[in-house]
Amino acid sequence: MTTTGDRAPGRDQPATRDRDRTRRALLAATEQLLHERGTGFSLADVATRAEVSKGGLLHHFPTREALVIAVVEAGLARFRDEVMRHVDLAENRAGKVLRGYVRALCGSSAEAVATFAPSAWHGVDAVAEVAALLHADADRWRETFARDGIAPERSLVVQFAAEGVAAAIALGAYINDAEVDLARTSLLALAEP
Amino acid sequence: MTTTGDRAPGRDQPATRDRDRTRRALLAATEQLLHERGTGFSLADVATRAEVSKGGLLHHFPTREALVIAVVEAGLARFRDEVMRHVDLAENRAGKVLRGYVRALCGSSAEAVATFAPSAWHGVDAVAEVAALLHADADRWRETFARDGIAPERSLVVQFAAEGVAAAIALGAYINDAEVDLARTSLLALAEP
DNA sequence: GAGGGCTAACCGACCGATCGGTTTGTTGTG
DNA sequence: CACAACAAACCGATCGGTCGGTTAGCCCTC
Repeated sequence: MTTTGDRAPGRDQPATRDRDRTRRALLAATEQLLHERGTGFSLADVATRAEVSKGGLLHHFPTREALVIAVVEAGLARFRDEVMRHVDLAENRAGKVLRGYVRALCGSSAEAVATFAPSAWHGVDAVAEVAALLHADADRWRETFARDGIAPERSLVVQFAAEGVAAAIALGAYINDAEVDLARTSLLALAEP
Repeated sequence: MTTTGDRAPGRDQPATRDRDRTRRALLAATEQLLHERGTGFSLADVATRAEVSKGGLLHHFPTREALVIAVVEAGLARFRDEVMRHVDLAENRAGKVLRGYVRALCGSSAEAVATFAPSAWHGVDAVAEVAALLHADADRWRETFARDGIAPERSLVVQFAAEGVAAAIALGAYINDAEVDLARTSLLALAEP
């Protein structure tokens, strides 16, 4: 292997050095391992899964902590987009965003939820800086819900419950499809003004 | 050091070898470290905090995994007792246990919640056997709530929301006292038949 | 009741593995 | 050529776990 002469540009071979592509591969690999093993993953495993050497990984993310932070930031942003995709702008009443939040977390398949729900990450908050990120993100959501006309006692309960459902889905086997549907329905009702 | 002649039996020195006492000290130390650092704690730290040598720790818990399992088992049992302490048997209607569950998680101080809520443990479910324990415990709670006359869609939402609130309390700063009160009140209302 | 023998609690040195991170070298690209 | 994108060897620290040995507590016997 590592023959330098394999100039077969077809298939999924990077063919050329691509900074963004490599970074994305590293982030994706980290996220997978985060789901599988929690914060206990190793840099060597991430590098292997991303088909990069450990040196290459450290070239892009100089520190384990930097890598985790980048993954969490990307995950939170992606989740925010996902929620907004589930907001129905045709609903001309309060609670649109909160209902989108519920739909994003209590709707799709297990893989989709695991992909989008940062709540499913085990123990990432052990890192101080990551905890601050999560805290700031939680504040942003509260403001968003409030601006959408939902009282805090409502949004608090609905948000926490939806996250719990998503975590249960992502962990697998804790909850079945029928139960998810029931929870989704009642949470959507709770998210009405 | 290690002078065999220090026969000063005063103070909190164990004075004699005591299996149960040592085991409890080890479990308590593990639980503290689990809260502070998640699953990343080391056996050496546990031993130090429990004032036992690492050899002594491994004598009682032959494996790191065995130690974690014991802590989780004890925590779940203790939490179950705590919930039952919050059940008001004078309530002659359905939902007594679920309301006790809410009171146990959304009532007391941060320390108390952190002490009793297994949901506050970061990443313990990364160990396969621990995940099974948590799963079995979740099933027990569902049965209990059902036998208490609460439909699954109700208990699911309330249980998840209460756990989310408790986790937020335990993590600190995510939620303030007024919000906890609001959540507690609305969850208690949701836990009525 | 004094002492001998056995068990279990406990200690502390140590081992191989693995970790995060550094350094040095190589290769492709503009 | 210069520089970014890697690779690979390597380093010190630390981890979970093992092992040989020590000692406290208890039972049995005389």
